[in-house]
Parts: sequence; structure tokens; C-alpha cells
Amino acid sequence: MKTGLVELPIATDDGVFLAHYSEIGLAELDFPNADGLVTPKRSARTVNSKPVPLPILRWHRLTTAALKKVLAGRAAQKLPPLDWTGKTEFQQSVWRAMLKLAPGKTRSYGEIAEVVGNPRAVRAVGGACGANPIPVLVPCHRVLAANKKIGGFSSGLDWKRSLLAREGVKF
DNA sequence: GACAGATGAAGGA
DNA sequence: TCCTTCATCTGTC
Repeated sequence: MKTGLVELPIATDDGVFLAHYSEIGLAELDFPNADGLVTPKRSARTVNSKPVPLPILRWHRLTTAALKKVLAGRAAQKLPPLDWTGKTEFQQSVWRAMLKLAPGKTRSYGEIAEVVGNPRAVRAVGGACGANPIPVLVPCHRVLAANKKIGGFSSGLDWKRSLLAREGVKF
């Protein structure tokens, strides 16, 4: 049983991100748009009027630190628990595989498909990347198409290019 | 059950 | 090279 989400903003040099937490962990991360404002992908119930539970405050500190590290092109040392309830086993496998990618390291959709044990499910990997609710921390930007082509990115290719450039990736 | 998709590989110009 | 076509697999409606 999942209760409402708690939304907490994360101010960075790139704008204000919005983290959504459930009682399980970090459930979603929204990117700022070109104006530095958050553009939520879906509506979430805000309970900011209530006191934020202590565990969520701890997770938020971890999320903030991790996000700033990744935006600086470095590895997120410690992540809060991630809430992937309601997601399929296949999607979770794809995201776990992406979590193992170090900054500056990239894989193709085909290589990720191999890691999850289904080398021909390359298109499905693309679909799972697009369904990733926690971009940046789950580094779907490190997954490129074959031949180092940029591929796609749900939050905008500009973000993908920018994040990869910070990690020193050439494509 | 049909369709779409952030792919990849092969073949032709 | 570049473009087109097709095979493949999964998620969503």
C-alpha cells in the first residue's frame, strides 16, 4: 500500500529539480526546464504542508548530494533507497544494469540487453530507459545507440549531451 | 491482440 | 558512407 508522495525541491546550478519520495524511497525525479523551473511529468500529491518524515529528510540529503555529484560528472557515492514498485521485472533489471555504469563509461542498448540476459531485446531496453522515473541518478544518459550515436532521452537530448560532456564522453 | 518504440544489422545505391 | 528495410522483444492500451 503506497501513500501519497512527498515532493522536495533540489536547487542546483542547472535549475531546481523536484524529487518525489514514497514511504519506500525515491520514486521520481523531475528535471528543470530551460527556465530552470520544474516540469513535473505527472501530478503528485504534495504533502509539504505536513512535517516531512525524518527518513525522507535523510534520503533527500543523499539524493541532493548524489545529484550534485552526477551533475559535476562524478560518481554518486551513496544513493537513497529507490522505489520501483509497480514497475516490471524487466524494467528493474535494465535500471539495475545502468546503475552499475561508472561516469564516463557508456554502453549501447544492445549491451544492456545482453546484461539483462536477452541480447535481442534492444528495443525493449530503449522502452525501459524511457520509462525510467529517476533519470541522472539512474544513468540512462550513459546508454547510447550503436556506433556511439546519441540515441534518445526522455528529458531532452540537450540534457543527455550536457551530462555526457561533463563526464568526458565523446560521441 | 495489436501496435509502437530512445535499436541493430544487412543490403543496396 | 548513407539510406532503407526488416527482424526482434517488451510495454501499453
